[in-house]
Amino acid sequence: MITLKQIAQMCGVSISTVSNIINGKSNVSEATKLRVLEVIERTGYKPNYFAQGMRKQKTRIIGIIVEDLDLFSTAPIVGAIMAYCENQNYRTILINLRLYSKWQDTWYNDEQKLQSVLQPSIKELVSIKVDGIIYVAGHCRVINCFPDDFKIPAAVAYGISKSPRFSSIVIDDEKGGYDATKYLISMGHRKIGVMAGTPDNLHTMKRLMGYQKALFEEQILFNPDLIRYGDWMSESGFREAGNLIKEDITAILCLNDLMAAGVYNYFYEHGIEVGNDISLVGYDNKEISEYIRPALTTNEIQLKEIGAESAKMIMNMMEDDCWECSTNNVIKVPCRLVIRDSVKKI
Amino acid sequence: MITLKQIAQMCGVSISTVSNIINGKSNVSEATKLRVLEVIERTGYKPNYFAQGMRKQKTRIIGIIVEDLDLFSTAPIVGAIMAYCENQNYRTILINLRLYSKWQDTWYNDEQKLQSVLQPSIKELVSIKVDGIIYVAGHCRVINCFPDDFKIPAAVAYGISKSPRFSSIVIDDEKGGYDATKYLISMGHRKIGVMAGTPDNLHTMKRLMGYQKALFEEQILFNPDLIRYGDWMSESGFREAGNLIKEDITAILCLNDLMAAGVYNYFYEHGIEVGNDISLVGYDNKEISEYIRPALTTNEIQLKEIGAESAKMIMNMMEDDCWECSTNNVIKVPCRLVIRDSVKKI
DNA sequence: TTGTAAGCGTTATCAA
DNA sequence: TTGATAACGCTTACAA
Repeated sequence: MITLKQIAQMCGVSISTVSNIINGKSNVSEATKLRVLEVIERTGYKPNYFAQGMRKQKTRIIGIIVEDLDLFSTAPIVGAIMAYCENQNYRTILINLRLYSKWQDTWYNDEQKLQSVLQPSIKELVSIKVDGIIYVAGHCRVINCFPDDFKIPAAVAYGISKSPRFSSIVIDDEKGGYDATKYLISMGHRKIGVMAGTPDNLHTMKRLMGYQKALFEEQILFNPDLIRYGDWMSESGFREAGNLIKEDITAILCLNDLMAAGVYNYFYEHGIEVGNDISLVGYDNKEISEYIRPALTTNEIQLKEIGAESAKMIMNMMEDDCWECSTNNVIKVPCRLVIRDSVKKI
Repeated sequence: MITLKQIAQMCGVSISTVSNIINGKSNVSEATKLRVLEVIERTGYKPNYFAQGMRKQKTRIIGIIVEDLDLFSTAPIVGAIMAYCENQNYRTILINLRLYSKWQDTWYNDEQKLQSVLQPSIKELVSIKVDGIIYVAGHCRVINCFPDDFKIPAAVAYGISKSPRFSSIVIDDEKGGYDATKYLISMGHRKIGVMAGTPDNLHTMKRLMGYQKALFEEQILFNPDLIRYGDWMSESGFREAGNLIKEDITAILCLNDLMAAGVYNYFYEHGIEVGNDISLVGYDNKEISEYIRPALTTNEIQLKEIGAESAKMIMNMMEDDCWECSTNNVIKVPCRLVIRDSVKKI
């Protein structure tokens, strides 16, 4: 490992001169500058990261904590954060909590499990002296990530910070539910069932609010019998499809693509033709929505937008000397309805 | 930021005593140990990362360089590497080259583009003094990652290192092609077409070799007319399905699931029933293979295995003082045939 | 059992 | 324009 000192010796100058050259200070003669630069180039010298980080107060590093990298939503968000940071000449450090790998779904209501891995990770990022932290949740909910007196700019992507001092970047589920329902109504549907996710889930609740708002605007009475709850997995869609169809509906709003696929399977087995006998809209725009038949009209979650927005947010906080005084805000990234072949105009 | 010095002052002892306690040295009295530990706990002290890294020679950090985090294969591999490292009490640093985000497919044959981002990343990891580096490729090919005289233990996951000094962990494509073909033959098929990927691709070539080997073992003559080449995207499967079916085959081995989905679409539009009129096997076991109808029999790529194996490999190298003398090896992780409903026994 | 002091590779301050 | 030196927070050899 070549060091500043060695460069200085090779050039016959002092280490501070070399340091000044590297850091673009103007108090160096052109001649020595050229000479030193040549040696640096030739030796492939790179400043030692730890020494630099120790001496400077700012590291130009953004810490990213993800609940689980394997979740379908995480990698695109992280990719977008990294793209933004790279662009702004910031480095990133990724910490993968691996919540799902470790505990599957059992950590979900267990605040202690989460904190037991989250706190050491935050401490670690603090000890690295990162300039900002972005927490990337696996699904939307209120999360106690950062204490109220946390000193580092931070934000929560795809989740909502419990502490009001930190910003949250989420998808606009209410608008998503609203848009999808409006679309179905515009296609002539008035009796619209909902294949919902778990009842206490924020995605479920918000999307249902949007559904209800759209119905209200069109003077359609909300009927709770048309709502069925599942667990986001395709099996639950399959299971509830039969109950749903009994209600004399012409369309179903599925709150994710996987359950929509389950509904497809039920209808397929019962000789009901999706896109003809019944219309379906999904949510997520996962790859399967493009390949099941008929291709599923669905609401795309703009994960890259969420990542980019959260990175932008954290950069703003870091530039703002008074970020601690400003109020939190929840940024809502809209979803995008992708029209395919699963909805029939009636 | 609380420091060792402050802890020492609060306890009325010297910093070396505190340091010794933290690092589990035995030359400290129980009384002071308890007292100091209490203060450390109360203050939430964490050693400064940079200072520690600078002082010690080993950092217990593994660097992970990925070609693009957004590729479907990358996150599971990385997740498994991180799991293994966490288990061994190693940290990881992830560098995302974002090759696809930046250049889509144009970097593929452009060594210069790759090196222009790879070299600075490697330099960075060297300057961080990581103990080992794992390069995670986006698809299998020979890659010039690390120079022959590279001093740090390194390995290539999902790709093959050009330098013979570093190990490579890849999937066993030949066996995968062989197994799938054997399975089709066991189901009574003897005229088996292949929907291949790009011709010069290692995955394509190896899987075809396996296909050929299986045919040979069953005394079936290899017929090049039964091989069609695509570009891994579903459109190319759709395009070539018509040509393939003309050849009077009873089954098609698709070299990935996306092209299989394209083939499905063609047959669907032409009233040919997959799983009955024609049998299909895919490759990858992507989520879609479970949801297209009939569910696709396919070869699962064990990405987590690849990640775990590469982490294990690098740990072995790090423990081996003589890793530089040992010869390289290519570890082949087998694929796993997932039987579903797309193959009919005839 | 505890403390002193050197040193890791930088950057910043100040003097030459 | 250049260089000596202190400091960042830690570990470790050695002294007390």
